[in-house]
Amino acid sequence: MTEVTAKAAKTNRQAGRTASKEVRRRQLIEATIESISKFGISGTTMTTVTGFAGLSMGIVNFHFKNKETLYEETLRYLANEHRAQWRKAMKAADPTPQDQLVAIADAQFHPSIYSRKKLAVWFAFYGEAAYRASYRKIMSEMDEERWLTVCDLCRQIIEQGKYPNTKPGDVASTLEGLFDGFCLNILLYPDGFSRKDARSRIREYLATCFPNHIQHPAQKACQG
Amino acid sequence: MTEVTAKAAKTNRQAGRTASKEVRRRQLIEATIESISKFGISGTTMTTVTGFAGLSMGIVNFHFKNKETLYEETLRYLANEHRAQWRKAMKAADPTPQDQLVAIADAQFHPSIYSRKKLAVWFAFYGEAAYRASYRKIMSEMDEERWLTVCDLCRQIIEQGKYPNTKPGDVASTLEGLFDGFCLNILLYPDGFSRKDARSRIREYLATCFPNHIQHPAQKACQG
Amino acid sequence: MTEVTAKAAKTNRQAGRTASKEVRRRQLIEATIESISKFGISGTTMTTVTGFAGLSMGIVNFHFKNKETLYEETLRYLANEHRAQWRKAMKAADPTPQDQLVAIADAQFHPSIYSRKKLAVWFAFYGEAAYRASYRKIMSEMDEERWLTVCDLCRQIIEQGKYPNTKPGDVASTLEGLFDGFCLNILLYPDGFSRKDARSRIREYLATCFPNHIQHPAQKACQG
Amino acid sequence: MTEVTAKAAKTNRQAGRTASKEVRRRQLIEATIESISKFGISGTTMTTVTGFAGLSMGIVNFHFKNKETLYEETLRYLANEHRAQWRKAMKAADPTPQDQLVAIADAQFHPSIYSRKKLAVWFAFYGEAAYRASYRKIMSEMDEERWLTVCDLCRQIIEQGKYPNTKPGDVASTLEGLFDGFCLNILLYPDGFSRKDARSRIREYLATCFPNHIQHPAQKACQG
DNA sequence: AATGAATGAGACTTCATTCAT
DNA sequence: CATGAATGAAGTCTCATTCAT
Repeated sequence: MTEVTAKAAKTNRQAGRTASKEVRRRQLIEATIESISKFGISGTTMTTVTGFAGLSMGIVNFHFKNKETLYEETLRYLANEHRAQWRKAMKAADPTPQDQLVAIADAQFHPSIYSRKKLAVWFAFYGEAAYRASYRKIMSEMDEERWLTVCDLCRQIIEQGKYPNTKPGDVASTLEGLFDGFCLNILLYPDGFSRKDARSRIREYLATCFPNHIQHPAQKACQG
Repeated sequence: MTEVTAKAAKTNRQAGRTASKEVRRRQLIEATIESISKFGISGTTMTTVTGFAGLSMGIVNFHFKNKETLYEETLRYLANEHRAQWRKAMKAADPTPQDQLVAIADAQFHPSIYSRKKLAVWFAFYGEAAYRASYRKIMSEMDEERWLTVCDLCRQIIEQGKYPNTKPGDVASTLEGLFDGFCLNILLYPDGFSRKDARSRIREYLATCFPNHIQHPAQKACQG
Repeated sequence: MTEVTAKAAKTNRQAGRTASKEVRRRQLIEATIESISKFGISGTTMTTVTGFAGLSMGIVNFHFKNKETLYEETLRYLANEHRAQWRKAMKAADPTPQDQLVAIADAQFHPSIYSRKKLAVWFAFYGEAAYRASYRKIMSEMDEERWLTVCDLCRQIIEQGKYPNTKPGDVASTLEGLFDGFCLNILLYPDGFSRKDARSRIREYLATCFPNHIQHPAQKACQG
Repeated sequence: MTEVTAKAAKTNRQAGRTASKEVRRRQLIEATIESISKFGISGTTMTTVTGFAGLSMGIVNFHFKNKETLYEETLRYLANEHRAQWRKAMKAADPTPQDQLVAIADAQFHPSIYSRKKLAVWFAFYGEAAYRASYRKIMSEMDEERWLTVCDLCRQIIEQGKYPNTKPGDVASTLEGLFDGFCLNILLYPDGFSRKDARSRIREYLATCFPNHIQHPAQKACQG
């Protein structure tokens, strides 16, 4: 830690004493992410967090009520960042439901929000979520919005095409499962399962569900 | 905890001083599962564990080198139990690859191994796995065996039927993702996503992949 | 201990929160000496040490890596103090080798460094030294320097006088033995063997070795 | 310890269940010496002791009131062994006071009682003696008897020869100091100071005190 | 605002002693 | 007599939080 702290200090100290309240909070939240990804929740202390932030121990209790609050804010920060990412991707895509659906799916594995570092933090929080309602609440808000959006896009596709046996909610649920499940596999087996694999498997799944709208990635490659 | 301890004591004390070494170890491992599911890893202490076991504090270090070892043995216990479950289900099923595949998939959500209690423990361990190689090793041994088995069954189905564009490894990876992802959803949203939902979604997925071999659950219901 | 703590607290608390790091370390080292002399090494705990220092339990691990390090620093503190004492005595004495030799010998039993309290601590450390290399290293550095100094003084005396059969190293070794052995006797039999006895016996030994340079204490007394 | 235990077990287990009470006590005392010499007093536990003895944990409390008593008996055992050794050496020597004095002095460093192993144990006990009266009592009984014997022999030599300025008690005290001090040096600096050195230095001292009775070791070597 | 020494509760672990077998 | 699992007090060490500066 000492070396890490020293390095971080040099980088962050420039913020100096004049940093605004909001900047400090963000600085501490990012240091928390850094620390949890390196040492896990059980190895993260006020010292490791402030070490990464290049600040002194006592400062956390000035900007956050306590450690628990810092964690909740960190989770909220990650959730907001995640939501912003797929919303942005959706807006940037063609306005057809199939393109927007693929855009959302791809966004789940965008490096800027799902680096291995952040994945570790997400699963650290999932590990605590079972018995911490405040975490579940933050997660569910994010998940629900995405589920509803995906549901709506599926509904549009189903209405357009001829998929009488396909229910929007079922596809959306399977997609949710794949998003989370693939993240875990990326985290656990970085050499065996990659972000690219995840995207391909999901595109395949969507192509099988909606063959008239979404191309199978292999065939697409052949044509391209 | 005191109340918990008192209750557990009454139940477990009968084991008395005569329990064999193996029985004690198992008793402590099951108490660890109990404790992690209730308080999480960060809230689990030697006191909560021995409290659930109805034994005295010092006993853990007599049967396990230290807390870390107790955790590893607990994870191994869960992994073995899980493996035994799907192997048993596979053997009990018809010897066709499609039936065995469905049996394995269903077994992933069998209540005896994936109660909400145990799910919480699994994700507690996933949360620490990112920076603890010993956990990853135990998990990967289990996962790899399942993946290879699923791969082989998919290969058999593909050879029999006419699925020229389907690769066994891709289906197996998607299934792995669904197994884990649905577990997380069951854990986080017990009221929104059930074990039954998970099984249905997976059966649907398999029916879409191998329409000549595996029936869509909805159609099946219509027929039945 | 509680009474001890209470008393010490009143005395030491004045240091308050403002004491410098170096002052705190010294305060803790002196409390360690106090505690070892009273309760021995096996009876000394973080609680007894901080009790004597009038500080709270957690502070030791803030200023020292761990208990073992605190002990090493304590031994080093004693060794430095001891070395400073005989060096000072040597400088204060007449610059003849015989006077310097006697000054060093007398300094070994100077009350400020070899109080019964400190003797107890020294022998506590000797007791552990057999299987703790770090202690032996600290002790040997101190002993070797003294041995070399004594050797050199003996050599000068031997060259001046006519002691053809006397080797400097032999006298120095015997003196080392007497220094340590008399200390043990003072420690074990405070009523039977005193600091004054030790000095007399050593002066006698030196007088027998170097009769032309150093007077026998009894004769000296007669003349005086 | 496990290896040690295993080895010791093979050797000692032959004593079996039929060993007499006295044999068991001795077996445990010797295991205590073994353990203290290897791990020090602070590293010696009931487990290490019974491990070296090849017996089970619970047995110590059957043969000794508690650990403290075991230690006292161990010290007494060493003291008796030591006393027996120099008494035997004295009886075996020529009946002249000078030969008996030399015999006693040599016996102090006899390998059978002052192996490095036992020295470590002696100093472990010295380290605790300062605040444990029961240890001091056992030690003082042994020391006093030796001091009185040495005193008496010195008195005889002084009466025979012409050493008007030499007092028996002074020589005896110096010898006591040398015995203990050299032991410490052998313990701390096994490569720098040997048993042979100790004997030579003491013989030199005696030769300087009683030149008409005891020969200087160097001169003796020349003649021989 | 910020610092970081200090606090003290509580975690893990050790180990002398007990006791059912 | 002997065993060794079990107990639980006590030890070392950690760390969230406080507070004088």
